Amino acid sequence: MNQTTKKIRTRFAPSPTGYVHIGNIRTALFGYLFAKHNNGTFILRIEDTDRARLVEGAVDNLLRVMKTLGIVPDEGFYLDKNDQVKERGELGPYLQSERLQLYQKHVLELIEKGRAYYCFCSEQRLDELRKEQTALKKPPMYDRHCRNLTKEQVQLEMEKCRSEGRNPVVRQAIPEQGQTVINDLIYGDISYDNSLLDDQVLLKSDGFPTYHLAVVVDDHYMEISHVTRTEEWIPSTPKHILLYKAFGWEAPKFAHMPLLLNPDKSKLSKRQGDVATEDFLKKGYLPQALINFVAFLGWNPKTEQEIFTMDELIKEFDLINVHKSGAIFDINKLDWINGLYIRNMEVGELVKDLIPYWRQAGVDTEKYTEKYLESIALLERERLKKLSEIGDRTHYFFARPEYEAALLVWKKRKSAEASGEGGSDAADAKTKLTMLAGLFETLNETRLTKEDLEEIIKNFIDEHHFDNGSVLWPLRVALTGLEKSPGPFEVASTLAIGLGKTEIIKRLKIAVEKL
RNA sequence: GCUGGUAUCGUCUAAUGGUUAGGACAGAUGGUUCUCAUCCAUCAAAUCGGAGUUCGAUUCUCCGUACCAGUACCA
Repeated sequence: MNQTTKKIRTRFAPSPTGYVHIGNIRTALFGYLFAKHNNGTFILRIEDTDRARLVEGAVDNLLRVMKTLGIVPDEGFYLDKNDQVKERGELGPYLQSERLQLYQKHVLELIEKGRAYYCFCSEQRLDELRKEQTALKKPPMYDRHCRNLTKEQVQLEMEKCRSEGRNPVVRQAIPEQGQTVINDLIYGDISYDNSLLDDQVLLKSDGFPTYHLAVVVDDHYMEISHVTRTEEWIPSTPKHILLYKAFGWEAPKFAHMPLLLNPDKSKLSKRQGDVATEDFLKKGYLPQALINFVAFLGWNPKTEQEIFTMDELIKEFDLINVHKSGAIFDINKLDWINGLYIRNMEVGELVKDLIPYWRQAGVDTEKYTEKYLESIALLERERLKKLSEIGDRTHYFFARPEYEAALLVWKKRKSAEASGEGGSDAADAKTKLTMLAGLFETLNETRLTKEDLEEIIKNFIDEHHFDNGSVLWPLRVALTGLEKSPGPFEVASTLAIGLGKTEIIKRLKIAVEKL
């Protein structure tokens, strides 16, 4: 019966001003999920109308991040197999700076219809006006000084303006009376008195449109069915609706989404922590974990399931379940989800992802076998919250640690404990390590497997009626240089992984010497 | 200031005109363990305030309050 319903088309329309804000990714994701859920089209349009804020390489970076995260546009810009920026779709160009004539044409149309007008006011006048108004505690608004100029006056001002080397701007002529209502899919009906709306600049003096004009023209011609964007745009939506009316176009549906917030509940910003998506990726947050986490900020499937693949999200996502109130970006929960995803990774895959981080930590991964790296990864897998932690956690497998300071700290602490409640002191540790070194000397290199070592050490402890801790702790410190948690794990595994008999004995001897 | 929006554990959230207001993260405790982590179990933790409607309100209405956003030739 719903054959006539229009195809769902959503867009993500960022400005190429540098890094990719994680809030933008959430916005993009919701638009993407909504489109995909409805077999619709997701479009990427670049809004580069602010020449002053353009950043070289921003589009490239954006597309790379999106591709990594699996948010791939059907139309507009995307990255091809070779990571080259490409554009596709029938309704382009999808770069606003290439659509200037279209905007200018439409501005002229509005002027003709009396829904827009030239404004010749200087920035100084505007500044002073604003100052006066705020001093009087009035809402700062353009006073419509140029709104009712006659044709002749416009002509005159135009000449004057040009002779000074300036260009006028074009402002939207907001109706003086009436109300404009937004029927928002998430927030419901919101109405604004037209008298409170500012005569917004539509075309800047540099000939570029402002967001307000460009977004309306583009969304119309790109046949956007649902405008998905954040809450901060609600106040300008009535102006957009008025523009649609002025053009005689049908407005799309609006779905505003709640903001992502700092811990202090202000709009999520760089000042208060990480917001750049590429930084999260660099730190070793997995794309799918990031997506999963961000999907739950402002949306909920209303079941108790919390872990979703992208496909599952597409299946479950609905604008109806999007909230109205902002969500604080809680890094703790991200860490948990990321850890969970890491734990669920297959080792080979994990090693592949880990290699860049090992390299970053100065490990020449080429020198080691896949198997060696895998056994190390396996040992730390359930402890990792971020991939970037791997270097610090496993450095002693690749080089003998500089751990003399650690040994001393440990020695001091042990002595203190010993004087307290009869624990074993450093001298005791020294004895045991010496014994162990002797024991390892007798071992056949081929017996250095985890299982065998576990048995050997266990037998050693039982034979001498030692405490586990009084043997295993010194052993761990001696081998890894990690004198307390957070740190090592099964000592036997550490030994077995491949330090080799010679290196093990060497480290034990160093420890004995220093204790 | 003006306009608009929002309000459930510290955080993300579920539910309901009658419930012990549920789950997850974080926190605490216990178990497992040579430490950490994992895993399991347990505990603690919330309906912003006031009126009204109602037999009954956290839920509906109104009024407050707090917070947030917008208020550019930025998006």
